[in-house]
Amino acid sequence: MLQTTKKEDPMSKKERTAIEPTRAENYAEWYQQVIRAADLAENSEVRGCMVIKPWGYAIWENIQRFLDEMFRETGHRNAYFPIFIPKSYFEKEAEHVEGFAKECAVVTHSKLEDDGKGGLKPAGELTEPYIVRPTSETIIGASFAKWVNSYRDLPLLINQWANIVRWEMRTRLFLRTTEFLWQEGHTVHESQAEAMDETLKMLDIYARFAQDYLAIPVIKGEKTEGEKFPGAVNTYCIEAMMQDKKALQSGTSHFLGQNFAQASNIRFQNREGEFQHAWTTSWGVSTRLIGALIMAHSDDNGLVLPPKIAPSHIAIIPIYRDEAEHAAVMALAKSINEAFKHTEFEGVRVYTELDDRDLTSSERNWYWIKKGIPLRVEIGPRDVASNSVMVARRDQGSREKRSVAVESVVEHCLQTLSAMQLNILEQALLFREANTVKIDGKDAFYAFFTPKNSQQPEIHGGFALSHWCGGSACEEKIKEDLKVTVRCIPFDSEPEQGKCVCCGQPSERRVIFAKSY
RNA sequence: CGGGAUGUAGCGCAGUCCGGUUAGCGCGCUCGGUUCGGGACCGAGAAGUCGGAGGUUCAAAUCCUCUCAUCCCGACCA
Repeated sequence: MLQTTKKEDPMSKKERTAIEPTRAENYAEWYQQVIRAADLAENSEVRGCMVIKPWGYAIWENIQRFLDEMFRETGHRNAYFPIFIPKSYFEKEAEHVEGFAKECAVVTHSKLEDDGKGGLKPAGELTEPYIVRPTSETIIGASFAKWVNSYRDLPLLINQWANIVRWEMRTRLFLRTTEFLWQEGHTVHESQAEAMDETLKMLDIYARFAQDYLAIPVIKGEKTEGEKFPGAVNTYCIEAMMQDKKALQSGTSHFLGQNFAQASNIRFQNREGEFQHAWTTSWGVSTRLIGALIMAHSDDNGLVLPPKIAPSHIAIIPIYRDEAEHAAVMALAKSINEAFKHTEFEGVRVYTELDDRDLTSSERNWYWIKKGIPLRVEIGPRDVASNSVMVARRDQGSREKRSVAVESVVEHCLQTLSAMQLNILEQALLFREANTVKIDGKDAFYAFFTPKNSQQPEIHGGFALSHWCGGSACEEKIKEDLKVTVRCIPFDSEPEQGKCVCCGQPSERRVIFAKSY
């Protein structure tokens, strides 16, 4: 009889990972598995829509809380507008219609009737169909037109937290779903300059939020004509690099000029007593940020969360064999758990999870590793004896643990949380820098973005800083050949003479090319 | 909407080509016990309209027709 041994060929031996496949093996599948393992969300019965589960929703609530505070500080106030937009409102801005028409859910009836076959059929057809908002410029514009009469009413700074619907063909949890949650700011200004200032100020806030809270370094820049928001004059964005070296647009801010003011008739009497159209802006971030968070930091053992955005910070895991040990260990675990009450780091309140479930200690450990909790505090009989505990950080190897004396455990953990926040940002920044290269010449450019194995493309490419003539023909050509687009024209790019990487025509500056989500 | 594939227990799958016991397996779940400092083990158990409707047949997860849904690849996107 054949004896099969557990011993593997030492060459192929590798540490077991909590997530399979690994990032290197199949990044797209890894992403799905991280979400499942961390229990963030799941696909619902409704096509293209997700159910956001408590651990995932708590992340969104933290995003909301911190951003909302920043909006308030800059003078914005929250309001709420209808989810339904009359079709006629929507039609007012031509480019806007063109951009969104293909992905709108339309409400045409107001009730259901017995269809005579044991089912129901829509009845009470509406005289005018409603569109479920894909964005709210037009419906908010209708209100703004009434609210704004004088330069004294300006600036008008409004934000709305809402759900929106965009009927997408292909969906991925958090990155692109039919319904998603977001925040949309809408502001009205007296002058072009003031509206532009506002547009850029909010982009700054997004960039700061991404770096300081999500620990995701972002590049601020302007979208090309082809990539901008339908109806906007200029669209600005923050772009982040994911671990598969693709770009993820993580937030946008639009200078709308007077386009929507004209469409919605937002007029005011200026200081000279003349009527003029106002200048408007809009800006938003969405639950997509959670997708960014996952793909920027997580590893082959599951989610990694920057402490400031984590729903909970410390898992306390008692380890014991019998009742006597259980009692002793739990006494210490509870007192430590208690000691964290009302503590904070970086202005963020600390939450703990005392996990006393009837599972093996390693099972409980891995549970929290996969959920991305920043710190794990293990407390066993040996710790009770030595009046210390073992502390493990999620941003380090799963076996790396450190013994910490009980009296200093709170201080140690709080300091470590702060340190982790910076370390995670630093790691993401190093990754992006290592994968951002200046590329000149068409051959080098094409080589950079072409996988070595076309059957099963490996993780390749990155951000290419290359010259572009500014022509949409070149942009299209590159998109067609390589699925690579101009992610943005970065603000910090220095003017520099060069040749377009596609057509060789003179170019004034480098832009960021990348594959994107 | 075009091209490809798949629907069998909570999840992942085998069985379908070539119809024939009571539809299996792994994980998970429940109960009991031994365990517990890196994903434990033993024993027992529960759980399935085989996506749906119709047909062929003595007999259908298996063959035929229709239908619904999902996934992947394209066109679109925060």
